Amino acid sequence: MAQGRRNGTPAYQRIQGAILKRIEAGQLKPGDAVSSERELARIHGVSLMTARHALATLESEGLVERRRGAGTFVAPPKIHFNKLMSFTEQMASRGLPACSKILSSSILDDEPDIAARLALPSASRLIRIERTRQAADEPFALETAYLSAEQFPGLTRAGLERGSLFSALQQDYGVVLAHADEEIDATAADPKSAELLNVARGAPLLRIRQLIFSITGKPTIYMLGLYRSDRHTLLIRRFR
Amino acid sequence: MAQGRRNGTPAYQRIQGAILKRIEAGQLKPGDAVSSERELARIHGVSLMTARHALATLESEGLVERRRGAGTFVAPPKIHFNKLMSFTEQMASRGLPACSKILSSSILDDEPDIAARLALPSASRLIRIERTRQAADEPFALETAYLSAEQFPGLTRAGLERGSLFSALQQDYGVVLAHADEEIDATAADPKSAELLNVARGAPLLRIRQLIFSITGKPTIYMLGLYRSDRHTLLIRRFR
DNA sequence: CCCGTATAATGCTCTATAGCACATCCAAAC
DNA sequence: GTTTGGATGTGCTATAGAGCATTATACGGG
Repeated sequence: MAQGRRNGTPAYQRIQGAILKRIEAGQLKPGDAVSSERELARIHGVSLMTARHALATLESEGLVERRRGAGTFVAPPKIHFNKLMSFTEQMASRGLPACSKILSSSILDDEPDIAARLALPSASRLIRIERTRQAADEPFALETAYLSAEQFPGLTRAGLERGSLFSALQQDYGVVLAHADEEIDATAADPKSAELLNVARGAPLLRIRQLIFSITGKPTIYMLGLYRSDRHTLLIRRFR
Repeated sequence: MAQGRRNGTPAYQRIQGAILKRIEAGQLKPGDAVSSERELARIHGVSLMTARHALATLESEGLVERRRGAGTFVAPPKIHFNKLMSFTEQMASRGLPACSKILSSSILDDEPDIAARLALPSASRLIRIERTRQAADEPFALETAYLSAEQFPGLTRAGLERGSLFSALQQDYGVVLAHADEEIDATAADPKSAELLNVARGAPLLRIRQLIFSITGKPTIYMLGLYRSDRHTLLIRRFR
């Protein structure tokens, strides 16, 4: 009858909220038993199917595990593989300070290949930002990002000094990034890269070319990254 | 009442099967409308909730899309990114013949590092299979696989000549693979690899070290791959 | 001390029904 | 010609039950 919407949200979502709150508060730890279907139904005054729906969708989201005959248990925290993260976020997740240096930021108008990848007309004006990424004093990566100058007017060095490119796009332009397609291969260090990364010329580097899309499906950033293979490995998880 | 199990399988699964059959037969194409909840309930003689359950779980698997007020539609075929595929499967998905050559297959008993990755005692006997992967006459990859000799007795060259390692494990030993964790970096070709891959010594190669797990969560294969960067790029999709 | 068995608890499948929210389309009004 | 209503169909939330299948546990016998 759906009269269970006391505050506009469906009953099953309220039940999920109550469980999530207990998990976030630390009252429920991974492996702990969550109330059973019948118990939840009684506590929240809903029918069995409703309580069941709350638990079933929580399970499909990977937050709890259900074992027939045994009960429902808080799932161990998932390690997020293959997650699109900014450099700042990556470092933060490892407890390291993000340290990078902007080498140059300029506007180009004759990069038809890159414009094409961003689904822009050939002669579009593009912002190019070159940065080095550092860990323990030594640079280990060289990243060059390309964005539409038209879409992000005034995106300057100043806006990036104080934070990540990702958060600048979101806060200043309301663009939320959703996913990225990456091409990964190996290449040899050219003289300029070798010097910036402090390796020998011809040293093997991991090259990652990524096209980052916003939630609207629009290609937004094209990023070329060169990584010192002795300081960086990419971790990926694949599923069958 | 669960008396719907005419052949042991739940009613909602039979309904799903009927829909999937029509999709596979080409009678239903992406974008086509699937029967509605009420229609399915009537056709299959089940209650609305049961028909609904069939569609809801199909949706969670990404096979159909549901739009309130509009209906249920066959989802466009998903491009499978980050999918664990055997070499044979990868080639097949691009319409190319899989071509590879076994260089050696031997049994080792002193590879403690690799044994450890496979969660085996240090001195465990290991099968090592070295293969080259070819495309258009020229080798572009060198793959070395390690497996437990105890778990896969009799896994010999003969069993691999006629098919992929993945399918041999599944058919002959009942081991189903589920996911893989990969470490990816760049390295320089050593003399032996350079000769086998027909590149210059010191040429940059993409190195992928993957640990492949079975559905039971047991690490089953450790695979070291070296790929010519001029012939191979790895494609990855990441999500936020 | 170990092992089978009974029992209770839990999740799973399913019925039959109700009203709500949203999308689509067609006909009538402007 | 365009807009506005309504009818219809769809998915979504929810109820109040029933029996089945599987698991854990406690208890008794060996």
